[in-house]
Amino acid sequence: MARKTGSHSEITGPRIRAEASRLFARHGFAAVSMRQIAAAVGVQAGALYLYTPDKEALLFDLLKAHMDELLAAWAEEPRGAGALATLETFVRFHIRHNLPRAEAVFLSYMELRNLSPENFAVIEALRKAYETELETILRAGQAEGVFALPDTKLATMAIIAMLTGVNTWFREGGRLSRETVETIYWDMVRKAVGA
Amino acid sequence: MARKTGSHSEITGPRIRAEASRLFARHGFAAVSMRQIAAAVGVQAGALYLYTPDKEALLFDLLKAHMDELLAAWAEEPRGAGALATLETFVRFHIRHNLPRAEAVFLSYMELRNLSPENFAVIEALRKAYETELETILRAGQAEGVFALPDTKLATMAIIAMLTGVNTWFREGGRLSRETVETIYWDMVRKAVGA
DNA sequence: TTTGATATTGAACGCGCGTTCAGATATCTT
DNA sequence: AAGATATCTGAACGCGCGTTCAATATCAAA
Repeated sequence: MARKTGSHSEITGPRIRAEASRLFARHGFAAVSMRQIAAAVGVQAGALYLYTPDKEALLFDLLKAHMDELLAAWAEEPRGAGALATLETFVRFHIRHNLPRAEAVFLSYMELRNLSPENFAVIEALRKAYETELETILRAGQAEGVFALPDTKLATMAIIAMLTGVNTWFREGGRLSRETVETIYWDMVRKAVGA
Repeated sequence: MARKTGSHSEITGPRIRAEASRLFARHGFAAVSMRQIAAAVGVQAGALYLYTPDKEALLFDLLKAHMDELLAAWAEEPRGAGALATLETFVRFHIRHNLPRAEAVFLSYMELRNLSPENFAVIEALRKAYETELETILRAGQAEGVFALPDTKLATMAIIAMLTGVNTWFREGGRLSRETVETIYWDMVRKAVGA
């Protein structure tokens, strides 16, 4: 049974993660102090240690949750038949999933170096798993004969870099809607893979 | 005339910048102390202030020098006639120029947030100028009718993100040579722009 | 109303930070 | 050899860091 004596923890815990994410993304992990996070939440610094063993674990939890959510969402994404349709699904999914999660995406490849080797390995494995999802699609397309790629591995990296790059310039309410951006990027990707 | 009394500054100055670049790239600006940089150079922390007014100026100088060097090198790059040939020149130039400068490239888009607003604006303007170089090529290609792009601005961002991404995975002595990578990326870019 | 777990405060710990500067040292000019 | 200038040391400054912990406040259950 969920005991709830004297408990604000269901509020404070998520708020700590939210403020930490916001501050880490804005100023960088090393430049943000536990006292700053606590102040943003509205508690004293000591209270944070009810929710995280230390500062690094706070970062790790954010990155881990982001990667788990990404892989879970992709696993549940309905996809069409054939490599071409699946690639379109991937391209649109990547942009649609990542755009509203700018902070977490930013953290996930800017702050990896602040993790311990063990924690780094965990996140890196998840990232690799996601890359493999795309690589598998590309290989399938090669086998089907619908893609013409000089190098599948490089194409994987190129496409992911290109898609993730959207996060660096896209602004809600700007010239283009998210869906239009999806379509334009899909057009470029489709041509690049030679389909 | 360059006076040289009691001078090691021609050695120490560059070494400070080199060690700072290396450490900033590896651990992040905020995570590296002036004492660490000094120790790597082999001097006391106080000596650094003979060469930089403060820590941020050290970072700014690295980024500024990198961007100046990039733009100067591109300005001097011999290029073929027509948008298609010029685009190929750009793609190959970007990869060739940036691969041996991994530290500086990394810093130039990871540590911008550690600059003061004024210094940030300077670097951002230089980056923008570089992007405009590519955008101009793409517009010329559109006018010539050799490119078919749904959106020139997005294509600019997409291509730069894709090319810069090479730095994240390329390792000297790996499976592919730098020149092979250039060719593979050029193939994908060429197809993506619809040429 | 008491009990007892949960949640939080507020002060303290040792430590390393960026930066300054008086003094020492090294090198060049005369 | 002497003087001038450039370079560097080493100690110090106030400050904020991550983390700990006894004391206190809060609240559900009994």
